[in-house]
This record gives sequence, structure tokens and C-alpha cells, in this order.
Amino acid sequence: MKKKLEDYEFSKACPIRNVLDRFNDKWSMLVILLLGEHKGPMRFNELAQTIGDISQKMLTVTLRTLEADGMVHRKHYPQIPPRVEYELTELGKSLLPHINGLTQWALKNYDAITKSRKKFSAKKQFA
Amino acid sequence: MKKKLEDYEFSKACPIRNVLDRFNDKWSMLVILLLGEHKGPMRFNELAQTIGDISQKMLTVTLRTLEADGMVHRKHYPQIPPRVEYELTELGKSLLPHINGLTQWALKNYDAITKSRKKFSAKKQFA
DNA sequence: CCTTTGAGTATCCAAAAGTAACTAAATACC
DNA sequence: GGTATTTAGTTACTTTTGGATACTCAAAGG
Repeated sequence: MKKKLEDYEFSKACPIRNVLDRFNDKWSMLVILLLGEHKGPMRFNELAQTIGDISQKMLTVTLRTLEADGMVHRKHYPQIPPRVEYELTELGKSLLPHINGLTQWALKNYDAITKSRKKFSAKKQFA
Repeated sequence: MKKKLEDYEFSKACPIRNVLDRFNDKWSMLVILLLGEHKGPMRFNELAQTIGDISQKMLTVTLRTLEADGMVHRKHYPQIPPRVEYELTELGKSLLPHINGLTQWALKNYDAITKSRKKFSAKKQFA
């Protein structure tokens, strides 16, 4: 049973990187947050309008990925026009506190980060 | 003082999205984690080798961005060959517990997610 | 002189993400 | 009965991001 080199690729072998890479896209965390805040399931367009600046394609891709990971449940009503509802699974809900930890941190440190960015780009003018 | 439409773009107006977007790149969280775990500062090549599969370019870009945000401190020794050390600032350290929350969650739920992914891709064969 | 060393740049190419336009099928409108 | 509307997506195309590779700088070692 010889193992191939790529089996050892860090990003695939490491559970942390394997899982966290999934949240490194632009929309996953936001979708989970919104589904978590909302009472009951949300429909596709409801999500799209709440986010505002997401394209239909990216919302589709994001939701499919979250569904594949077992974070979101997709309920499709076979009617026309279509009706599809999304809601967090238990797994998805269990992630909420951690994402909220990040958002709380972001709110608290927003000013500090903004100031730091300004200082840094000002400094670069003289470098 | 008329305000332009783009001033209201959700992603720029919203502190949460503004800050969290920064961690949506491929390497920032990992670099913060490694700097957080390590005793004392780390040198550029030390980081590169620990990560293993990051290019010099991306490590440079990632570190510069983290420095601009005030998450990482860069200490440059003017000697040849150069010596540059990186370590977390207090701001960077304050983020660690939240990232660790995510990684603990990732470890705990790695199996569930892997299984869900397999089930999902199997299902798609028959769709 | 020629090589090595550490921390990067420069250039070019591939992959991922994003945009705008298009689709399906039933219903509502005129 | 032809046309517009509605929802949840595709398709085709463009832009942004990431990555491979080679190159730089200046001193020390042989």
C-alpha cells in the first residue's frame, strides 16, 4: 500500500486547513450568519436580497457547498415557479457561536484596524 | 454633501464584512495561528517552511496585509543577508481565541463533514 | 571571482471568483 | 391566445487572485 506524495499535501491532510478552507470564500460565513439570525428557513431570493450584492451564481455555488458539507438543509418544493427553502442543520448551528465570536471581535476592533491601515498606507508614501 | 451610491455598498459600510473579508484569503488565518503557537517571533523562511506549500510571493503579500491591519509586527534587522522577524501584535493575539474556536470546531466536526461530502457527491451521480 | 544566504521582486500563466444575459414552466393579464 | 411575470437557477465571458520560476541585493567564505 504505497502512498502517493499528494496524499501528504498539508492542506488536504490537515483537518483544520481542510475544513477552514471552506470558509475562505467570500460568502459562506455571511450566509450562515443570516440563516442563523433568521427565524425559520429562508428562500433563495430572500437570501439574495438580504445580502444585496451577491450574484445568483455565487449564491447557488455557496449554498451547494454548504449543503455538501452538511451545514445547510435544502428543501425543494416541486412547483412552478420554484420554491426552495434553506435552513441551518444542527452542524451549521453549532458553528454559529464561533462565527459570532469573530464578528464581535471585528466590531470591537474595527476602528483600530481602520486606523492601522491608514497609518500604514501613509507610511508607504515615504518609504 | 451628496453621498455617492458606492458609499453605501454593504461590504464597505458593514464593519463585520469589511474586517472579515480580510481573512477570506488563503493564508492569513494560518499565518496568525502559526505565529500564535510559536514561542517568540518567526523569521520569513521559518514561516515559509512551516507552512510548506506557500509561495514566497503569497507569504510576502499576506504578511504585508497583516502588518497593514496592525495584526503583525515586522522587525527588520539591517544586515546582510537580511533578517526579518514577525510576531503578533496585541491586536493579533486578541484574535487567536476566536480562530482557535474555529479550529477546535473543525477538528471536532471533521468526520461529519467528510462523510457529508461523500454522501452528497454520491447522491449527485443519480440526480 | 564565484557561490551562498535571506528576504524578498518581476514576470508570466493557471485557477478561482464575479458579471450579465439567458432558461424553464406555470400562471396572470389583456 | 399572445405576452409578461415569477423563481431558482445555468451558460458564457471577464476580472481578480494565486502560483511557478527566475532574478536581485550586498556581504562573507573559499
